[in-house]
Amino acid sequence: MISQSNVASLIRKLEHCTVLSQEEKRALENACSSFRHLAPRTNLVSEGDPVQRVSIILEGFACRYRLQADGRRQVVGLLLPGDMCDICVCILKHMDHSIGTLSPVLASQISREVADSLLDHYPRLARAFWWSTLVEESIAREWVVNVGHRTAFERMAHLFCEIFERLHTVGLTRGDTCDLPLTQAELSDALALSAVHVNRVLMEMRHNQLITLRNQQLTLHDYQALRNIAGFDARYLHLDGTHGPSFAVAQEHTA
Amino acid sequence: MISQSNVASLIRKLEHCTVLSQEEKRALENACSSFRHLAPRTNLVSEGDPVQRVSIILEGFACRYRLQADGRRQVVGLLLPGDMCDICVCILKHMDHSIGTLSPVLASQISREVADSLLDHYPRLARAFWWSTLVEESIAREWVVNVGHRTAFERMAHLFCEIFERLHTVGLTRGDTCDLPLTQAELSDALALSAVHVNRVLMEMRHNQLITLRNQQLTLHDYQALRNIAGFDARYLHLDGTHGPSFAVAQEHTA
DNA sequence: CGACATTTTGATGAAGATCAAACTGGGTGG
DNA sequence: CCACCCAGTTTGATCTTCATCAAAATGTCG
Repeated sequence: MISQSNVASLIRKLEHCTVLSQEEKRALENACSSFRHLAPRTNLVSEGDPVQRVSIILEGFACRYRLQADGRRQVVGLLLPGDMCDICVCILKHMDHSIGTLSPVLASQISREVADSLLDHYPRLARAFWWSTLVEESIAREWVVNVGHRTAFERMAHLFCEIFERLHTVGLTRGDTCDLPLTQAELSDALALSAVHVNRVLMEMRHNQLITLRNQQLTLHDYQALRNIAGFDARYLHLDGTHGPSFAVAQEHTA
Repeated sequence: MISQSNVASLIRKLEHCTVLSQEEKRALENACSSFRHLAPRTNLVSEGDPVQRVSIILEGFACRYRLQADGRRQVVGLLLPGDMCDICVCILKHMDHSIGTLSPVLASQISREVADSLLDHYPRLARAFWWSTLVEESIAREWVVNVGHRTAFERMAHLFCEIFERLHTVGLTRGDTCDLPLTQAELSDALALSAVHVNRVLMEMRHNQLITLRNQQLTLHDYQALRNIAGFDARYLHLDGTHGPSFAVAQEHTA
């Protein structure tokens, strides 16, 4: 049996779309009762696979990525606790990208049948799931902007803001710090930069007292400054409904 | 009254997901009976707007874009005939990007109520609509790869392949040529390049006898070569079901 | 024709890639 | 417990791609 806390991030995230009843939450917990542990750097799904089930990240970091002909890879999105992997299952015939873990990951596995019945019985859940795919789409677009129009420094600042904000949403930040279990090479795949350059930018950020990144812990010493540099506008994350995290954090800092 | 041909691209596109009955097609045509003409470079929707209706592009080119603080804009997706603008309507509270026309556009307008009833009465249509949003998401991810990991030349080749392929899908290519009503400046917004550099790459492509682009007509003289250069793999467009256009075009060329 | 947008060309500069090598630290096996 | 190894990080030097600035050429439309 899985403890309630593991599904907590998922519920917490979905409630940014709509409030869920006790019954809906229980249904979610039941659906997530089957799960598996994955080592870092293993594939959850591979490009081209016909997909059979929905996975939900309960703990750890994963990413969506596409491999290039030359062997380089582009990470096209991060998956954090509470994020769903392949809702497309029901509709698309094959995966257009791979999903791999970055850190150790705990992921629930929902079979297609269970997923279908969940959506049929709880329209509000269906709506919340759809909402989460739309948010992901919005994030993908923001990544186009990020990679296309921002300097390395801005780009990295933006990624850090996004990660922090998203983790804050599901209650996984402590003060101004959060997990960041990525190597610099992995960061470079996500930012479309060389690993060497990622290193240099990191050094500069540290030198400017903007962040510390050590033992896979990222702390943002001046979130406001970072957001200004990045041109980070959290609206693309569509967290309108409830307590805006960036606001809350901004407050913490002024306090 | 609008002629059937205007909705043809939409139907043709959706049928890449699932076959539609006569009744479903008629319902679509009815829903699209209200429409408007838009001049080039006018906004269909603006970032931040609360959206009230779904629009469908029947003729012409439009794009999704985000404006940067410095005034530059990043086009984050193209909208071609048959594409829908704001299905997110029902779920998200505001638009996270703007939609603007590039050429003169004919767009249908479907009110929220009509859209809702359409989705309620015709589950297969609902499924096809969802499919089309997932394809858009896949395209957005491909754009991240494009802007992140490809050289200017490859990037432009890739965009041309995508446009040609998508237009082919809805029957809007003639042999190896199609419309491309974008200025070089607009291309540069989509490719995250400077307008000057777009010009130089275009010149080079012409010099290599790969394309002609004149009077807003693009013709691909060697589609296969272009695809190789771009590393273009049409699978991300999810056109599996039916007649694969790239295949058909490849055939034309060998003939 | 004349105003204006767009395309084309040239010259220079900057951001970041690439190559190479040294350094760090944790883990393993002898 | 030490020597070693390996993955990851850091630093330096050089080279490429593309941005930027500026100006000329071309085209379009009233």
